[in-house]
Amino acid sequence: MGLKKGPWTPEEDQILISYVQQHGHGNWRALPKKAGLLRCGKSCRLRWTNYLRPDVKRGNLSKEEEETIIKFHEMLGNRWSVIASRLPGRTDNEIKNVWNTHLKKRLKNHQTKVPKSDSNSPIQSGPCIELSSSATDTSTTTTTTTTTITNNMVIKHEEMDSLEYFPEIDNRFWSEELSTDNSNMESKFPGDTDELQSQIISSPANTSTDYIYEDSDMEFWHNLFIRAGELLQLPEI
DNA sequence: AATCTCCCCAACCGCGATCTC
DNA sequence: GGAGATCGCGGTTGGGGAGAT
Repeated sequence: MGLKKGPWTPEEDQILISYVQQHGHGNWRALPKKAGLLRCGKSCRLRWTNYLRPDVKRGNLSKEEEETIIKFHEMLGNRWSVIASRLPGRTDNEIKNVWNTHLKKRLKNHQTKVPKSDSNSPIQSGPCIELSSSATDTSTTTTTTTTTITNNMVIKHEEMDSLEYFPEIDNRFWSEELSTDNSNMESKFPGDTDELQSQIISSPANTSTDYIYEDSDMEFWHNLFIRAGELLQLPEI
């Protein structure tokens, strides 16, 4: 009702910046009225989080940032906010736009140019995610993809399709409490050596918080996500 | 120079999740 | 525990710039 839509003017930006700097944003819905803006709270929040926030990084994404997006998108799908949390100064909206306008096309082109090496092999093309180089005993490798992951702990772009490879992610992954009981990791890492299992289970990020997972798939994803973040040297969430 | 087409990205929309009373 | 308010996420849109015709 009488609220303005469309692009923000520099004057509106300045009003919003000044207000948030002085009072914090508090209740977004009440903010525009208090600040004297003819915008809805939602529009103010979006403008602030995606553009005006002082820690928003401007300019093109670096190659490393793009690679990080590709890797996490491979693991997480369109969970833009989660991916953004791994890229300081980048917003979910920006990452979503970059993905839809550049990276998706680039990957599509790349995949059409790089044919799968062996259509009979369970190992097919996909992005490169190196989880660990500490391979140990591979003698127990079987045809199951899970075993292949854990015995080698290396997933290579040219060698596999990780969407077939990983257990299906459960929505509860993002909200459930977890346990320190690592026994169910055994089912995900059959035939693994105790040494390798302990490497994964006792990663630094995993020891800082007590979690309880209801099933092994969720715990698998938790550990994988954290381990990948460590190896990519990304900041903690 | 005018018009058209394509592309990018800021902003909007709808909806589920969470919070507050 | 329920209802309304608010927040935050992901999908989509459309204005405007750049290049092509």
